Amino acid sequence: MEFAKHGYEKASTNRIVKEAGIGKGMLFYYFKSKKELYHYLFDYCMKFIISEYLSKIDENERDFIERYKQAGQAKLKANVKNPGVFTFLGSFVVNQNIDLPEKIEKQYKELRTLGYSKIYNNIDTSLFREDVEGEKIFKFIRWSMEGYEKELLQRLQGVNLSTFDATPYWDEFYEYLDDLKKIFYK
Amino acid sequence: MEFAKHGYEKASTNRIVKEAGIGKGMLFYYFKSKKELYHYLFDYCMKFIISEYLSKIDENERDFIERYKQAGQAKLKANVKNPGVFTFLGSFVVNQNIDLPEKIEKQYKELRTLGYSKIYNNIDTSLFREDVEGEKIFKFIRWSMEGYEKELLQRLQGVNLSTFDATPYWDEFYEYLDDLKKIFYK
Amino acid sequence: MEFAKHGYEKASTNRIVKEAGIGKGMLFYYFKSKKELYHYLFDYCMKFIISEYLSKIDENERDFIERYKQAGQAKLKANVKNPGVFTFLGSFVVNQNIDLPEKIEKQYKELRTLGYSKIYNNIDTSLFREDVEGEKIFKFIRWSMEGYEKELLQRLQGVNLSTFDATPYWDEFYEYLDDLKKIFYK
Amino acid sequence: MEFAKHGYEKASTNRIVKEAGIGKGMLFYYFKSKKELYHYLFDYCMKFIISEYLSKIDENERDFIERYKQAGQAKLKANVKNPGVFTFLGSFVVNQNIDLPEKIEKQYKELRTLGYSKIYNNIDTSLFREDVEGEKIFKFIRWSMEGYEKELLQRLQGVNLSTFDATPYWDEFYEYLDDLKKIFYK
DNA sequence: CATGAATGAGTCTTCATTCAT
DNA sequence: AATGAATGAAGACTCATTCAT
Repeated sequence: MEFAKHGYEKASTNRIVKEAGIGKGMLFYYFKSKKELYHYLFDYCMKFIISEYLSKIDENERDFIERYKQAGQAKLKANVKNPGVFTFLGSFVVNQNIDLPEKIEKQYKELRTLGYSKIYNNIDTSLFREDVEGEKIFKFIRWSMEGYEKELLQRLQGVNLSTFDATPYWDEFYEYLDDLKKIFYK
Repeated sequence: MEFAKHGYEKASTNRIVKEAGIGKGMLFYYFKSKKELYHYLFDYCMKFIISEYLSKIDENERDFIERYKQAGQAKLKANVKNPGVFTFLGSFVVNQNIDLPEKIEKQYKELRTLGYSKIYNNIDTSLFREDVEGEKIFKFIRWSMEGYEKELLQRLQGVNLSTFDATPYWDEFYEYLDDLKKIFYK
Repeated sequence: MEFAKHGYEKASTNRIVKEAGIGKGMLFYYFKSKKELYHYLFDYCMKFIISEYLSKIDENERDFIERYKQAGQAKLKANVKNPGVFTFLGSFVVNQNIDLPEKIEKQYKELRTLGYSKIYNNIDTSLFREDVEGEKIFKFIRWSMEGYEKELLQRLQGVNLSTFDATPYWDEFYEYLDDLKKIFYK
Repeated sequence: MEFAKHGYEKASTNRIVKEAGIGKGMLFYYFKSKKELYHYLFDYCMKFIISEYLSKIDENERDFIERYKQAGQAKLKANVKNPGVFTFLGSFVVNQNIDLPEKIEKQYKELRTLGYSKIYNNIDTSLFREDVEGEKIFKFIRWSMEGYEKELLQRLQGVNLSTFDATPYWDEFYEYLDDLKKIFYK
């Protein structure tokens, strides 16, 4: 998608319109401005992430790492279903200069809160080792998994995901999870 | 600085020039093009990072976390001395579409290599716990520290660094390091 | 027209646009660059000259001066129909630094060749006096006519051609032609 | 010289200054503006042409073609002594948009008048054939010689004039003059 | 006299946005 | 609803001219 690829500023309405196969006027008939289109997409992506990713995470799973495993699987499925959504929302962190309207800004914060709660709520911290503060163990695990995720994305850059056997990557992922258990659990 | 804030494309020479308090022509008198200015800054930042950050890291310290502690301290000092340098180079990861000339591209790769070796070379892995692969322990520690660093930056956003008592933050940092030792060392 | 008046470099898109009564963007909507506009005009003028001038010259007329007479009449009509075309193409000789694309460069050479052949092909040189080389007589006649043409243009500078009785000028032209016959023919 | 090569508009003071080996300020110390430099050069060239070219033409020579022969020789010598002068003044015809100050404009007209008189004054028209108006014969001869000159210049383009044997070209020139005599004289 | 860093109006070009059709 | 021609503000860049040194 144009915004994710080029960022907000460099995304050209011309290219957007051509890619979408519609006339230029149509874009502004529906959206009134480039910014509004951006807002619309932002909104759409947030809704998609909630329905296709966050709501799939089972809060009854009280084991933190198992929960993260679920989350990873759900994320991947969502990404396959609509690639670009995560990239788009991720690119927002960079294009911070864009001023979202109050409403969407609020939704975004709610999304982040929801994401956090989906990951952290109702976790059985009694599984964690006791010589380190639980709060910190949360963070270490999260940072480790985020680090792994980022590294993986870099390794996969340029790979055609449609003709691609993900199994070995999942195996690796599970290995990392096991190690994390070994390290941070009792 | 303009580039770090807005990325390459949106950085406007008009704004740069106004912020720098110079006439419009001057920029092009010295740099001939916006791209050349970018390259110059890139080069400058790399040199700054080598001399003010990487070269301060003592490779004789064989304890990985102690080394990282050193690195953290050096990084902070460099950042106070010239804030924006790390932000600028960091922003490059995002603006990847900019084509650096061969020479600078090469220097950048060397910088990354140097950074890695400064952190990983001559580490005494015998200190690590043995039930997890050493390579992974490296990664977990690194991801954790990077995660902490990023979180800290977000917390400090908008704080005036010149009139600012960093001591409590250092204490917190050291606490994290102690925990990491507890977790990943024998 | 702007290019003919000011040459390529000084022709300002601002002026072009204002004179044409269109918005600034429109120029680049159609032509993408100033150079492309120049090429387009160049191409257009060449085609115009071929269809409105050169193709009107009857190569079956074997009398050199009669042929030139025809050419002069055709040229004038073309000039009235679209003044500026000859001026524009003429100005190119001066603005030689402009790099035409291969294709147009080739067409231009073909135009010159065609022009020459339209004037010189199938001429009955047996009409020429014999004490001077035929090749030179060609040249003398051509230079004379070109000189006359140029002088005439200078005399007519600033005259409104639409409300203008050309008859006396034609008479003068024919007189010159008669003299040339007297001089260069047997 | 810069102006002759690039025309007035494209002649860059930077290039002028570099070529002249002086600092940029010096140009404006002496001339106050680019235009004034142009005017100075214009004036200088006119004076040069008068002293090195026109004043060499002997008005006592009453044979028109012989006079032109003299003129040609003088022109060449002047051109060798200071190449570029004729080119510069010639280029003015093209850059007509430059507004010369009254004074220089007047001088230029005087120069043209002087040139004409040097060529046409005190000519023995009784040498001309009588079946064509003398005035026209003047013109035909002039146009022919101008045409020849221009053609020659084109043929010599890019030739290094310092290591160059002009003799054959003079021979050719004289041949043309002989033919002109044959044609236009009794 | 001499320099060249500094200026800012002007140049070509792009692009979000509007509007007649 | 739908199109794409038209607009003009803004962007990168140039260059004659000025001025502190």
